Amino acid sequence: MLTQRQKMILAAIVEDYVRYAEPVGSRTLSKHRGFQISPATIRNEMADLEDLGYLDQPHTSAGRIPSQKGYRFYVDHLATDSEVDPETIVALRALFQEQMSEVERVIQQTTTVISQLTQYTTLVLGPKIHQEKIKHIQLIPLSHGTAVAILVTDAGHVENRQVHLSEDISSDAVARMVNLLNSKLQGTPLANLRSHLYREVATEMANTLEYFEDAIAVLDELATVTDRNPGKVYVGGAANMLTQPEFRDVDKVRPLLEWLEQADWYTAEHALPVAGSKLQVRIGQENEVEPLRDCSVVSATYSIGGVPVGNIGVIGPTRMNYRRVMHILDYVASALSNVITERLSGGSW
Amino acid sequence: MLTQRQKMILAAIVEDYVRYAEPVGSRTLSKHRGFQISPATIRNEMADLEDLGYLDQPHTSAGRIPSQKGYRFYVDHLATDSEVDPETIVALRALFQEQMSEVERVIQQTTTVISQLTQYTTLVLGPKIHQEKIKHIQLIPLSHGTAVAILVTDAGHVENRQVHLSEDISSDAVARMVNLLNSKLQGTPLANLRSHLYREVATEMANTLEYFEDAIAVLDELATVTDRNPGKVYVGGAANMLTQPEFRDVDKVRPLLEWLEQADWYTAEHALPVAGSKLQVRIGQENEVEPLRDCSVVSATYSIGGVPVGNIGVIGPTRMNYRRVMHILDYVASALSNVITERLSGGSW
DNA sequence: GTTAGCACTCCAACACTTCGAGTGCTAAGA
DNA sequence: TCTTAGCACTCGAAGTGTTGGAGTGCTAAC
Repeated sequence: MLTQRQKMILAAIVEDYVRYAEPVGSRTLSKHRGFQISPATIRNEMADLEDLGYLDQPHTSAGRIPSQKGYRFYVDHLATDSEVDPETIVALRALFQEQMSEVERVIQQTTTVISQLTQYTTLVLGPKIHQEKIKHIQLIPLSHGTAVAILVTDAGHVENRQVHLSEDISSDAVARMVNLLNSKLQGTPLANLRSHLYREVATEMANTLEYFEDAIAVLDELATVTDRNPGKVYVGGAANMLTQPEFRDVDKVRPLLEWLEQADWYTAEHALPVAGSKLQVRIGQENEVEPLRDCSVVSATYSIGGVPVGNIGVIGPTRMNYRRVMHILDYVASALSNVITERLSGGSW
Repeated sequence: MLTQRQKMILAAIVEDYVRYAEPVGSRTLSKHRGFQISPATIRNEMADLEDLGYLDQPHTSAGRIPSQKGYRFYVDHLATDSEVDPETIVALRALFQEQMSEVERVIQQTTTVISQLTQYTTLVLGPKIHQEKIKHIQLIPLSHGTAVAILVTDAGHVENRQVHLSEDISSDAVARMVNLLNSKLQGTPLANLRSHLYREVATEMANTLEYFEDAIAVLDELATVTDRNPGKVYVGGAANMLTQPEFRDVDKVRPLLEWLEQADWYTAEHALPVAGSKLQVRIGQENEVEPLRDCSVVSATYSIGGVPVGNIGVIGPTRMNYRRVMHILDYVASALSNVITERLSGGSW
């Protein structure tokens, strides 16, 4: 166990290093803060902290920087609550007080604002569409043989997909098909669409519905959409990475930016630690995703009516301002949860 | 006017520089190619070309690099057709032979493939929705007072927006409203939605339709969507910029990547030269958009049934392989035009 | 008009030095 | 036993000098 003084020194080193991105020396430390201990004492403590694995030394005659273990300890025990500057609070308040109807736009805005406030990169997993229920299915014929199939969920989410229909299908037949699909499928969670499709609907409809294959094709297309994209992925402030001194080397950032550019829902989900409702932090090598192993990721879960539906992650260098990011993310996650819960329950406008 | 030999030398310098990114010297040039002239002669010619403004010399004892004027001359007069390597052709063929129903996905794929083939950044303006016509309007009530308004165009494009309705509106009233809107507005080009809205529809409906304000609100919301986003913007291979030697310096790329990240339809349109149906090239300072002034942009227009609807632009360093990019873009623009024209006319499947 | 030869230029790379921030260790003091 | 002043030592960053090579421009001969 670390002594009180060791903790204080470790915290000071982390915070100094986060701020100036340069190894922290004993003299700087004793002056910079109002520490009542001499540099020599600090040196002794630093040597001990290094032996314990909390600090690294880039080279003999340099100051110390926090090791991964050091950051971890800091995050777990030392990054106690502190005030975030008032401007930040104001910006966040403003964001969530705007009346934006679409959940999608709220999330988009949130992504942007977090990036601006933190100067890091934000990665947000949109609400998982799986859990939403079918509200309405619609089929709009375009020209011979093609039509747009539209799916609306109870959360107001709209998906659409082009499908092919038999050339000779009449608009009456289309209408009957749509009515039948709606009556059978309304209220079905999207996750179950495919199973319902074959279990109930298909068997029942096979005999009664003309153009049965068309109906199946339509549903199959719609199910495919949600399989492939359980939700949207939002990326904000990717270019912010370029402002970080540790990423001044193009070869260091490139893998990261390439990864961000390619990221789909599944890769993004893999990158953001999900377990639990608390804030999660992955530091450096703790990340499983290769291009993130020089970064840290702080992530939070947001929910609708208490049910977790998506994640917000902030990606920055390991030398990240954990305290600030954690605080902001904590605030945003709960504010976002409230706002979209309210929107979707059709609350007071 | 340049002599034949000067043109040959200029072309050789551009091509060498494009390939190796290093100033080209007289000796290299005379050996590298099968030139039958001595380095000394080449030196003389190079000095002349420099006087004429076609070449620059980074410093006295360095080779020459093309100036902006040099590239311009090359693009206008020397980059005559050449074969692109067979692999590229194969990749492009494959791309356009895949049967992707949605235009959106075809374009998305195109963007990605161009970036991969060129190793530059691709910026595509999706089809301008303005010109499309209203095919269907739908209103799906969600919960008290909210509903999703859905708009389908003849091109199969779907837009949706959440709207507020009077709390006490009945589903019958909604159905009547939707019917009326459809009968009045079907076939209207989106560009005219707003004018139609007030000129014809509003005056006529004011008396006959209950919940008239709701109807107007719905249309207004839908019109807003298309005002703000005349089409989608696709960006591909932004991270490719980081592989270019001229952008190894983080401070050089950052403005560019930031611009790409923020780019909406209007800024993107401003960046891509549109005039004419031919390939357009903007070199370095010819670009009006500030962050692109160290880049070159090659852009082409694609069309539906002969009507230009969008643009494809490739963004790279001024030291760009113009010949290759132009060739690829030429091919892609016409292939894309064909494919989406065919899709939308509901042709043979 | 072309080309060989030559003196000249200038960058890139390397070695060398200096400077300063920082350390670890020792011995004295509380 | 813990703290601290003092000191020798280390090492990188930054500056300076040197060298080598690629490239030029010019001149004179072909």
